[in-house]
Amino acid sequence: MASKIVNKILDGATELFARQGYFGTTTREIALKADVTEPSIYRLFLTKEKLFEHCLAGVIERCVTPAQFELALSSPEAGDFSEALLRAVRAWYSSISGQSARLLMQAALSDNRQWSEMAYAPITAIIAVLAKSLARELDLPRRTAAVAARTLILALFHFKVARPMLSSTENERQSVEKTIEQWLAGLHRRP
Amino acid sequence: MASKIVNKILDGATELFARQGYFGTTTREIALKADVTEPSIYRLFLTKEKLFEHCLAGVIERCVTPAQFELALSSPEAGDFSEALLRAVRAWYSSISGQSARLLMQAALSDNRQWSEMAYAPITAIIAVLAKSLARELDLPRRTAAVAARTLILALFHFKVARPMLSSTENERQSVEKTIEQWLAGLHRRP
Amino acid sequence: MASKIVNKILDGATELFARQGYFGTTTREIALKADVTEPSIYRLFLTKEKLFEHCLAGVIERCVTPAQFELALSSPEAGDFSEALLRAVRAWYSSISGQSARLLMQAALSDNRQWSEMAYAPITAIIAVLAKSLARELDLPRRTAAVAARTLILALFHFKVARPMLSSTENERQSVEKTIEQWLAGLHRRP
Amino acid sequence: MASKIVNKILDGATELFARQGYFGTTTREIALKADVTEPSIYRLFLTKEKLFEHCLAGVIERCVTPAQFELALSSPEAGDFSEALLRAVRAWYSSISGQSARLLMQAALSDNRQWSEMAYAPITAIIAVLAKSLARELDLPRRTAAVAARTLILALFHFKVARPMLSSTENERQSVEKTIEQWLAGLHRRP
DNA sequence: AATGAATGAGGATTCATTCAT
DNA sequence: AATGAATGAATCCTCATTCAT
Repeated sequence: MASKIVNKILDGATELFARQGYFGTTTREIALKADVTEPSIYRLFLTKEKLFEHCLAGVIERCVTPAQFELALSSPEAGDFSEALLRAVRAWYSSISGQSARLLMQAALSDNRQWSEMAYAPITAIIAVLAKSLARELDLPRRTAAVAARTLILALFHFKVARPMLSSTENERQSVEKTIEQWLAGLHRRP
Repeated sequence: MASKIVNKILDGATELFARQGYFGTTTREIALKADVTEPSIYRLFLTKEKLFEHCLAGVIERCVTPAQFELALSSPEAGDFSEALLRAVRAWYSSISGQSARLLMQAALSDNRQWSEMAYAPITAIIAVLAKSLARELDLPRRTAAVAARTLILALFHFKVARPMLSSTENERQSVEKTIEQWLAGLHRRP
Repeated sequence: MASKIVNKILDGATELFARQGYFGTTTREIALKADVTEPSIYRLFLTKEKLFEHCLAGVIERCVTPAQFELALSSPEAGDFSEALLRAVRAWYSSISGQSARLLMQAALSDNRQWSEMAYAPITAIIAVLAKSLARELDLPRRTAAVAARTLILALFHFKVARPMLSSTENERQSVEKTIEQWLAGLHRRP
Repeated sequence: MASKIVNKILDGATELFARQGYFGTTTREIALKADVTEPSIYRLFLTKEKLFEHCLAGVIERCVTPAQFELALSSPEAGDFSEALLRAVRAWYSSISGQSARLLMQAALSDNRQWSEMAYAPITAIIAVLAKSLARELDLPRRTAAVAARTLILALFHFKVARPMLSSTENERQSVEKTIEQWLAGLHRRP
């Protein structure tokens, strides 16, 4: 019941924060968009800062977690590592909406160290898990695997953030598939 | 000259906008940091928005341009394309300071379409030039080249933006070199 | 009974109003301190203003009344007027707690004429009774008695209010005794 | 020039703070009364709290200082100590306007320890100086002098604060004169 | 009788911007 | 060219009070 209004606020705030950033969004706007009064926001979230943190946490929660990612990579049924990898990366990528990516990026860019760390944590964790798997399964040197993992994840993440600017006509799904496959091919053909 | 004070303002504003974003920075802060008065800012830049745009333009101006990038790629002296490519990408990457990257990203993330486009323009242009070269020199299909170019440039750009969060101990230069080389190797070994 | 909660509220509110004043105290604070909800306060007291008035009335009620004071002064058993006087003033003084004095003073200082009058009424009444007795028993001119009475009562009352500031080490009881005795001695030696 | 507006604000704020207390007075009211805008207040005083402190300091500054009081008490020309004493106390008393006394009292009653101390400091200092002089000139025991000094000063101060309530018809000057004289007479007739 | 949720009005404070000199 | 003073409009947030249950 009460969570009805909590969610209205979180949804509205997340959208506005993602689009306009923390300082570019006023509590008044949030109240209007969520169709509640400002004091209600403060009763439930105490502070604009804390509201932002709730939005951020919500976005992070919705992403595929490093644990899930690892599980998908090491799924026993997947005889072929490439297959598992493709599936895992696809799943991770599609767990992040454009709005989520923007909010993560707003937090990452903010002057607030804590927010920046919160926003990057899931990404660095995914990179780390991917690197470990690559090293193990493809027998790559640690460093090589780390660089490869980072290249893919950063490219994909930034593509998510920037898509509306980078490719208005392109089909996102295909682009991403191609990116992953091509990156994978490069790896496999390493000596 | 008057340009002395103009530059003081631009430098201070760029630093603050890059760190705190447009809305997170006040004209008062800028005046203090640049050691000028607020009306001076308004006399010279008319508006906070216009000041931001000047900062953004300044940052973009300092990047390696698509034209320069293209020239470096097709430099006749470079018998080996890989060599030219490495040099070109390296030059582009190092023409962007961490601060510049942050400001570009702030603009890219802003709700202001114009700023977003201004910020992404040089990146998309570099991607396009790189894609064209790849297609031509390595005889790759258009689409393949485009994806490959985008992967590299986005990964590197985001690495620049996020480096302080992603790798506090790592050596930036080496990381970037490895990223480029590895990506290049993958391409070369394509059938 | 309901009076349990009424008293909790009155006690908490009195303490807070005495310490922080009417405007410096919020109904939320009062509810927290009394461990009740705000609507309970409103159900029982209707208004923050009325609650303050109840606190004020409670404090006044606890003071020695002018009637009691008069009775003590004219007690037949006291052959010696000085004795009766000392006892009466002592009793009056010690019937006022530090908190009560502060609340009276807050009300007296408030912009609300009614509160101011309520707060000063018991003090002016005590002064009047004392003056009358002095005039009668010591055969002093009316005016002289009035001035003397006022001097003592105001000095003692303000000492009560200000004691934490004026004398952190001193013993309150002794100070007060000395004040009364000395004042009394001055009066007796009048021509 | 600039001090014109500073004074307008200080005057208006002092009046309002004296009448309504710190929390009972809004910055908006002050701005209206002083006929300035709220931001002007903040430019000149930074904070409502600091503005109050300025008002308080101004009021204290206008009082006869302990040093001046001491000087008046020990004036060589005054062969008669009683004369000097009368003059000194009169001067001190009349240096405090009703408004000043109210503001001092508001500060003294506030929950803010610093303000309370600021407000009481000049009064305790006057008491101390008076006590010392009494002890010296009338050869009274230290303690006796202290109590006597405190009685007079507190009674007079509170009379100043409370006058509008205590004696609407009475003539203030005469009342005060009588209070001082009577108190002095009591002292002189001590053994 | 009691409470969690809600709210209109207003609190102090700051902002981008402009004026007067 | 340069600046101190000024301001309307907003900012985040809180308050006394009421409603629905």
